[in-house]
Amino acid sequence: MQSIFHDIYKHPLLPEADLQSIMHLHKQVNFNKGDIILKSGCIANEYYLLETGLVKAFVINYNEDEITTGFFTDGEIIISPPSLFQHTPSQETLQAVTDCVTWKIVFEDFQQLYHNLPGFREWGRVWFSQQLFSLKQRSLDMITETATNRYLKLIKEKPQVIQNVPLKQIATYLGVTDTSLSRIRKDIIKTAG
Amino acid sequence: MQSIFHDIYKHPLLPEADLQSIMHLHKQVNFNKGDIILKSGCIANEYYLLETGLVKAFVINYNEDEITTGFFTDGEIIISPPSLFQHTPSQETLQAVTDCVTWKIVFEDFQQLYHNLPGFREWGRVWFSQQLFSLKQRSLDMITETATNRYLKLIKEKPQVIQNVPLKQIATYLGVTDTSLSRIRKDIIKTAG
DNA sequence: TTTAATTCTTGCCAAATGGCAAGTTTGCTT
DNA sequence: AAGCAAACTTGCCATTTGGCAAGAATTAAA
Repeated sequence: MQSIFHDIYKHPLLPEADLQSIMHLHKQVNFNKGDIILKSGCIANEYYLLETGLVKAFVINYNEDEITTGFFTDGEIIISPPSLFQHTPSQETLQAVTDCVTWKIVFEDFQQLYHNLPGFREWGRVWFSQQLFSLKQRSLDMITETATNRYLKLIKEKPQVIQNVPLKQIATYLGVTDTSLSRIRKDIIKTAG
Repeated sequence: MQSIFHDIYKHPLLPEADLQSIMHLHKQVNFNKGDIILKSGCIANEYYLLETGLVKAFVINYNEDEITTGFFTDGEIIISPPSLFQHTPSQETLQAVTDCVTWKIVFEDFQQLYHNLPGFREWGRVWFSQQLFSLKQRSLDMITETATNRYLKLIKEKPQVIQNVPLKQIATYLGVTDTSLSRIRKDIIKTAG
């Protein structure tokens, strides 16, 4: 059986028996398009494995504008690590872009696993490292890649985003205006086919 | 006694006794200005607490240009988490900008602490969360803040950098050319003083 | 101290992006 | 199906940033 749990909690030191314990602490939770999963200012007490659907993260700047800060696609964990692990108000809001099927685990249960299963905390550390790598890569891309390349990369890595998220919100994620992104899109079509 | 260890390994669940164990697994290592601490392509097997000094991280792009990806200042941990925790070749090179006094701990010893001291792994998780927060903030700044503001922020947060790092390397970190940063600097002087 | 190399500044012009507003398309609601 | 609102495109022009190259300033070396 290949499940979302096997996909996400994948680590050489996590035996199948442990995986069963882990699975049993997750409860299915479904979200509808537009639902707020974590509100800015609130303190997270859980995270969610995203089985199907698309979720966005955003912040509101001083000018009341919404700035998209990330996307979660299926097979990823919907979470605000600083809020959950430092018990601080979340900076970001997490919102379902489409209907979502997720599996929720609360902090207390996570904590049990973390301290009781060595393989689980090994997995956790790898997960954190991967997150850091991705974020570092994103910062680097903001510096070294053109807006066009960043858009192409997003298409490649998360095509669901282009299908489901308004251009304006994609634009803030890429760091350009919606006007520019519209032109970028046009140029790509002209160039590539 | 207020030491670098107390500063860095600060967590409510880390008693003084544990801190002593932790301290004993660190060995002092000094670097000279220009020394390579971790070379791109190599796999890290340790990290370093930076007591005094300044370290930079950089990558080389397709065009042989050096792109600065980060700075480590005193009280921070010099590390490439993906390389150390996933045993993969480092993307970044870490290099001493000034002479440095550091305290080194190797992976094997870290591993002992991580699995034997619950407070230590609690600390580790918080550390990771903070790193993620900082990096997320940096990505956001790249989008929402002007180059001028990013420069002012760097002055405020890590003034040592401005004193010790060539303008060109600061420029790649901020995502502008050295020409532009030079002009930004001029405007700041004109405006503020 | 003199030379040489690096670092930094500046002028000129090109290229990229932004801001605004009008117009078009799309999709939803009644 | 008609009307409406949201999403997207496009033209015009201003602003920002980049690229190049020359020159000034600083630093290090001989």
